[in-house]
Amino acid sequence: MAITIKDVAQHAGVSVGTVSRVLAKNSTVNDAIRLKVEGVIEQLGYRPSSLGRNLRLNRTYLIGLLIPDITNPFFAELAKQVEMLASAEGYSVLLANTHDDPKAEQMQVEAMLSRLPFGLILVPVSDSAVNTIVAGTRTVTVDRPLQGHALVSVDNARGGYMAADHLLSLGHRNLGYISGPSSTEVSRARRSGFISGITEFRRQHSGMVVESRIVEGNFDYLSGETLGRTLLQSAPGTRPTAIATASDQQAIGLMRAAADLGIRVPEDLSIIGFDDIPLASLVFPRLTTIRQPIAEIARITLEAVLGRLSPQKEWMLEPVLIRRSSSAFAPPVT
Amino acid sequence: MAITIKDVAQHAGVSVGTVSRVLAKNSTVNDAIRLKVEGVIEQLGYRPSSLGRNLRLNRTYLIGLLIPDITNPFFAELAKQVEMLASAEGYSVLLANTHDDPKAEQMQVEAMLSRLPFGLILVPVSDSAVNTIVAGTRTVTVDRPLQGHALVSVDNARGGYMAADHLLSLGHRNLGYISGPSSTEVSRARRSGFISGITEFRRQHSGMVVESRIVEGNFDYLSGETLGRTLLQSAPGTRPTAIATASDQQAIGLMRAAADLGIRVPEDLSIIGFDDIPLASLVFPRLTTIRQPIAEIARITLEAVLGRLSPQKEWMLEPVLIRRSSSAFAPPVT
DNA sequence: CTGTTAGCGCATTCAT
DNA sequence: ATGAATGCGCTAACAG
Repeated sequence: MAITIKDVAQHAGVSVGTVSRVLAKNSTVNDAIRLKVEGVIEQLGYRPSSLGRNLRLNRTYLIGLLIPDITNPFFAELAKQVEMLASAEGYSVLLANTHDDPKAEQMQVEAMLSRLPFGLILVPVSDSAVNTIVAGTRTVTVDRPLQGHALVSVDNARGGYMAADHLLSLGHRNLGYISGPSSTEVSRARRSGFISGITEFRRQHSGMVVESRIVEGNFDYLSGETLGRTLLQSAPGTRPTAIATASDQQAIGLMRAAADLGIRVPEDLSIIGFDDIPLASLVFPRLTTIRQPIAEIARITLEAVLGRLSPQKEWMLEPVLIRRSSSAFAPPVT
Repeated sequence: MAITIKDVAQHAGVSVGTVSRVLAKNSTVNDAIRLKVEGVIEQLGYRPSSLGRNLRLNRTYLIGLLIPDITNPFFAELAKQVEMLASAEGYSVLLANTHDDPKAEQMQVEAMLSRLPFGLILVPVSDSAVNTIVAGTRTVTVDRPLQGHALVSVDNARGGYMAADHLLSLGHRNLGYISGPSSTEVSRARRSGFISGITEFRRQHSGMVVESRIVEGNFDYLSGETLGRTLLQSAPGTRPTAIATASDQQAIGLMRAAADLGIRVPEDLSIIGFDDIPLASLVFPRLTTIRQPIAEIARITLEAVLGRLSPQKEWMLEPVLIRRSSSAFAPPVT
């Protein structure tokens, strides 16, 4: 059996109350006794049990982090940032994946809640779903809204708009868009922002013809490759000269498809991604993308979940266009 | 205040003992009463407190997972697999990053231990260090050994050997190797395996000249790019025709460097990585690599940490050569 | 089969 | 300033 506060008290010849007070740094204890107790603690290698303490205080130092998939670089980065901040504050992070499956999400939320985390950071799978279950635990959602809970997110519609604007300003008039799953609000926002960008452009340049074609899949590499192939295999002349994607992973999959088809980037095809994952600046050519301020997202999320922010219901962060080499002026019309 | 077992007992008109027995499925309770109690539990939305239960049983259902960096795709995949298996067994995963820093590792281990996890999965930063601290909690290390604890790992030396063998059998006689940090056993094993491969080849083909140059850095993309540039900028004729790396991330960084220098892969340069992360098959050209059987690693690790495996001290798994497009026959000597 | 009770490790209140 | 006692929510041992 591990050594308890009682053992320490006995060895130090004091009561458990005194030991407890020594542990709580702020309490007032005679210096001689404090030293004695600290000595015994050191000597015995005593480690207060979080079980007893948490039960007594009815509070844990756990933060639940529930995301679709930790192998997604965006969520990995989020997890890393959250964990760094949390551990610096004395909290530990409980990690769970939902695999974008509402049923799994439901089970994972229940499992989390049974651990009585101090707070929950949730990237909800689909809209609605859990909702009621989360009552009683302060929950902050990231990236995707959930009725009745605080949300920290980049302005996805704005990001989509910026992507369209960037491509159009480079002279592209035949655009493709690879969307994420329509079931997610984030996909819908990015896509509708993209469409708004085109609409706005048409309005300002009345009479200007802008073609666009939208396909939809998941956020992963494979979807980017598959859907990219679909877009790129249109009849020559109708093939898009620029494609925006809802994630960098899709964009990298798309680059893969372009390479396989002998389509050069950016000479024949401009590509712009979304997220700015670390890999974006390492692929060839380096990926132009819409950056999410992820460190900022993590910081606000954690502050919110720890209850340190005014109970504002939504934080909407500005995305940033990162120009690299995968986007260029449209090729001359032949 | 949340609702407790006492409330349930009161509403159901039974004792807490009975409610507890209903909760413990295996115990024997009168059917009518059981139904009644279950009804009340449902109605009140009662959720047993893991705090009380854990304190009583002196046991948690937490598995600590301590890795260098969750944004490293290899560890992300490991985390995902471990989490999937753990949650299926009713365990939750505590995640922490060490950032490859011994001091941070020490602190993180202490933080984990203070949560009293049932077991600990650790990818130790450098050799030694923690050691004593982990006493009392069943700990399994992955990838890198730690004195006195079980280890689950791929046969890194064998993998390094396979990489050398693959390149040599393609006719390459001027090899480069991008190593991970010497402070880690895994780096040393892969590198010495690679060297053994060359030595062995020389022995079998007596008189054959094989040049090799080894550089060392971290496991990440950036190191691959930087060190790759170093290797590739040797005087023409002395430049390696094939380079093996200690990680896929390095290999992808290296591809980036090659592209910047106008060196074609695999025509001018063959590349072989290590790990087989998902991205490996998506880069252009698709990356030849030494695969780690990561699902298997995760499975064995979790079984071991749950104490279901005979207390074998070491599990050494076979790596697998995955041939893709980044490696090819050596260019003819000019 | 069910009720009662002790006690897991700790923080805190009440005396002193 | 310190000791003694209480109870957080729960399980298990003991009675009945």
